[in-house]
Amino acid sequence: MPDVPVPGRPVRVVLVDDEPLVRRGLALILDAEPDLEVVGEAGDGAEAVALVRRLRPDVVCMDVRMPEVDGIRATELVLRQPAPPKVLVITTFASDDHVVDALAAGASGFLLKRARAEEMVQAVRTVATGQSLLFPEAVRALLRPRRRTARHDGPPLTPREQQVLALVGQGMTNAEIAAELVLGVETVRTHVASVLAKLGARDRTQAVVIAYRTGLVEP
Amino acid sequence: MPDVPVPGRPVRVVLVDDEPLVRRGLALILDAEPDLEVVGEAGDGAEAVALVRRLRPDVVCMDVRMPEVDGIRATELVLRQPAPPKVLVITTFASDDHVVDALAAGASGFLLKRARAEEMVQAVRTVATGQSLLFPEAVRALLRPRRRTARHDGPPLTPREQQVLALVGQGMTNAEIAAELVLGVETVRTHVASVLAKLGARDRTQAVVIAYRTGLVEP
DNA sequence: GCCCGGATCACCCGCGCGGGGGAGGAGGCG
DNA sequence: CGCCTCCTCCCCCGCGCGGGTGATCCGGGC
Repeated sequence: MPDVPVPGRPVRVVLVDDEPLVRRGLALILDAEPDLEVVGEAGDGAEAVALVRRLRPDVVCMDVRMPEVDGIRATELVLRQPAPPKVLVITTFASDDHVVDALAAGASGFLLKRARAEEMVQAVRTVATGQSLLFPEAVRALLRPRRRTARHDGPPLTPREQQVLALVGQGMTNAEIAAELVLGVETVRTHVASVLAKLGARDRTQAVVIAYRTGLVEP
Repeated sequence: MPDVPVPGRPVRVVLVDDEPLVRRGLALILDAEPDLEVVGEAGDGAEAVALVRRLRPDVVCMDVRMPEVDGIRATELVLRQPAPPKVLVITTFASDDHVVDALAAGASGFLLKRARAEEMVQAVRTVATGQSLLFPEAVRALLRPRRRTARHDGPPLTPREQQVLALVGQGMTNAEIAAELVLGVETVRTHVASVLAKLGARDRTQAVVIAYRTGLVEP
């Protein structure tokens, strides 16, 4: 499996994009390289799966945004086949939050549409060798812990209440919190009661559970 | 910044490895490419930082296992400089759990020592363009949810105690737990007391905190 | 056989906690 | 100026909780 222009056996590529013009453009770029060979094109996820099954390419360049079956789902289906190809996902925005889904589906890498032609050529070669190719934003997204998007939707907590909840989330008693924040115990009790009411918690233990689950406090 | 052999301006590389022979070998591999140029070598993390500061290379190939300052720490220091180079970490085993640490430190990619020469050349070109290069195992490691390796080290919990702790972690009262497990409240109290003692918790709230932090219960 | 750990249930005591209600001061807004 | 939110502090009451101690039963190990 050569990764430099030594056409002992060219890397066979299938392009998947719902825009015929984009497909042809990409095909021209890749076919200009002697070690790359575009063997097929598909304009839809389902079409792509059938094509891959028949042609058995080494790499599939897959657009995420497609009608009917999208790129993520198509990636899953393609990789479910025996001896599956590598999938290089092509996306428009780096901030696209589909990166995690695509990687979980088994994609080998990402390529931004604003990439230059040589970058795309090299990306295909890279994933063909079994390496994974990401852009730095994707790596950062992966490093960032899974944020619960299910934030608390009820009444918002005041700064003081958040502060108290954070300490409750450390397992502190009201007296300890009072000492920590230099407050009267009664004040802390008021804040805690307020937090419980806003979170819909029965006691501080439930408040801690909710706080951890919704990401209101850091572990 | 060409990523194909067009030496308009070669990619300047610094090699960091505590083994002089390995350094020279890698240098020969990279210098054979017209678009790559090894401008310096370091055998130690501290040395590497100084060298990078002086030479301002485009890419640093960094071994993880080094005496004194290891590759991870060295990566942090190197990237703290203004206009830092890309860092390609070289490691022996894919199962190495330093991948997350290295990426968090800002490394652009990984290369296995068992990679072939052409793969290394291409890896350097890839990270030079700003892309991130990983091996699939690393991606899987990133996708895997952060498991607290810091498990509880004290006395182990009995199955029943784990069960009770799980329900305590749902915010249930002793009476509710008793109803759920079809037990007497007193029995639940005994189990809870046992859990508190084993976890070193003062009350059920602290137990919940510890349970969440150590991964004893799932959110 | 005996002993040990797990699971089950029981009683008493002290206290932190949560609910309810009240109250005053600081600061923002129309 | 009133009106509001937020922060602060106070009292009373009931109860769930945790500590301490003890009991019974069962299964397993030496």
